[in-house]
Amino acid sequence: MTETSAAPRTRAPRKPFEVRRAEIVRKAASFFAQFGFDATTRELAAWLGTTQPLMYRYFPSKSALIDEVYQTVFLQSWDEAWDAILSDRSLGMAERLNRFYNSYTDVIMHPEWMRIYLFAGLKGVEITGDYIGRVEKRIIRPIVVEMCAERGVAVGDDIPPALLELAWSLQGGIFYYGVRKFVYGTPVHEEKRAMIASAVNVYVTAWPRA
Amino acid sequence: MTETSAAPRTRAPRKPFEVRRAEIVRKAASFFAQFGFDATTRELAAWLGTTQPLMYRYFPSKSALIDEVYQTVFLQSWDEAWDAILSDRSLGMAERLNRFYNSYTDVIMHPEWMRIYLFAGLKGVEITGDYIGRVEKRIIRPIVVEMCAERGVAVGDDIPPALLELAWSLQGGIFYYGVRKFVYGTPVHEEKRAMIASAVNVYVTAWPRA
DNA sequence: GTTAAGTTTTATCGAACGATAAAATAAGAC
DNA sequence: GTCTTATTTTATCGTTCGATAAAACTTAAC
Repeated sequence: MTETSAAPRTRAPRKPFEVRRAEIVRKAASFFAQFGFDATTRELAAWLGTTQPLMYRYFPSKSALIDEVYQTVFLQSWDEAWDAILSDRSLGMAERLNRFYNSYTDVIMHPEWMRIYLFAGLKGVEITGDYIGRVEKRIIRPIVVEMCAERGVAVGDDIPPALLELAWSLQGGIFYYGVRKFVYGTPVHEEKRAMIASAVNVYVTAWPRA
Repeated sequence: MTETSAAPRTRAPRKPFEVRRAEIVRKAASFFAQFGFDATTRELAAWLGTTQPLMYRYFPSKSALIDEVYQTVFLQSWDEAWDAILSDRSLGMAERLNRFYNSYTDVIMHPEWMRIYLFAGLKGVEITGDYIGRVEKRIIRPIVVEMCAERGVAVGDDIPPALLELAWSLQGGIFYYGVRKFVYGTPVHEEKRAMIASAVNVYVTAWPRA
């Protein structure tokens, strides 16, 4: 990513404000995912095919742009259908978990999403804590509640912590597959779908009877 | 971490070469774990209680120091006893897995280790791939081999990929507990020991019969 | 107490960074 | 075709970064 080679700048095509702005956010997400949030605005401009000061007409600062990237990555990529899948009692839990995790990982298991998630977490960005909170509320807790319902286990308002952690460990086992593949770039031994089926099967098979 | 406030520098106590050098590496590990590897050498010096150019008498460059940090974190914190725990056939696999993961997580589940592991992974540092390779060779594969042995499943040189991924998902489930706690700073619902017992129990209970 | 050797600090360099101002250019209105 | 307005580029500022050189200091040997 050197700026040398006497860049044969061709003027960037003129675009309406909102179009250019959206384009910057979208491409910046992919750029920061690759190079981290400490990559320079000049490198970003080269990536966009524009010049560095152009960015400052659309965002007051680099960190304002980064915040916008977080918003699109974490908030706009949440599928509202997931709640319905998890609580669809016409299907067994194994089937529901398979459907959900296949859909969920289709969204998050890309280098862009995973790397930004970890970059943001390490930077202590507030939104990541919010994201985990939402995962617990809308994925982990529903999974536990529905498992209890299917197995006829009465559960009040306070879900047993051990069952929450067990659901988290299913989530974590699946998530770490993506970390190995997309963050560390190490080979994995199964396709995503098969890995999910296996992990879900173990979870529902061994789920504690009492 | 501002350098202002007219630092009332008291001269750093004089120390032998190797002592100072080791101290820099040790404290730098904790410093970079907190602030990331893009934190400045001036901030590091303040953290050490010394001055910035001092570092360059012990390491030729910032990245040379960082490499040394990687070495200590990833290579020197590997307990050779782990192999023995996993393959001690006088104990059942549940017991072995509990003992191993309690010992293993005692080493890695600290903010310092976990954050450096993720920082390095995102930076594409070579050593992290090596580390995952070693985990697979000396933890994941032995777990699968020993599980097969205990259940009387014949297994040749080529271990079924599905069983490797299943062991990885146990590892990942446990690892992600640490990520939530030490990277994202979100509350967890069980103590480490109980979480491990639970995850191991699910793994050995549901482990495929064929 | 002088000297010699090694450690720490002060001062500073050139490069690269985020950000700003002003000039150049493109596109639609009439 | 000219004018107006918004977009893009060139040029540049002040700061901060990694790194270096030289001065100041500390410690131990004799």
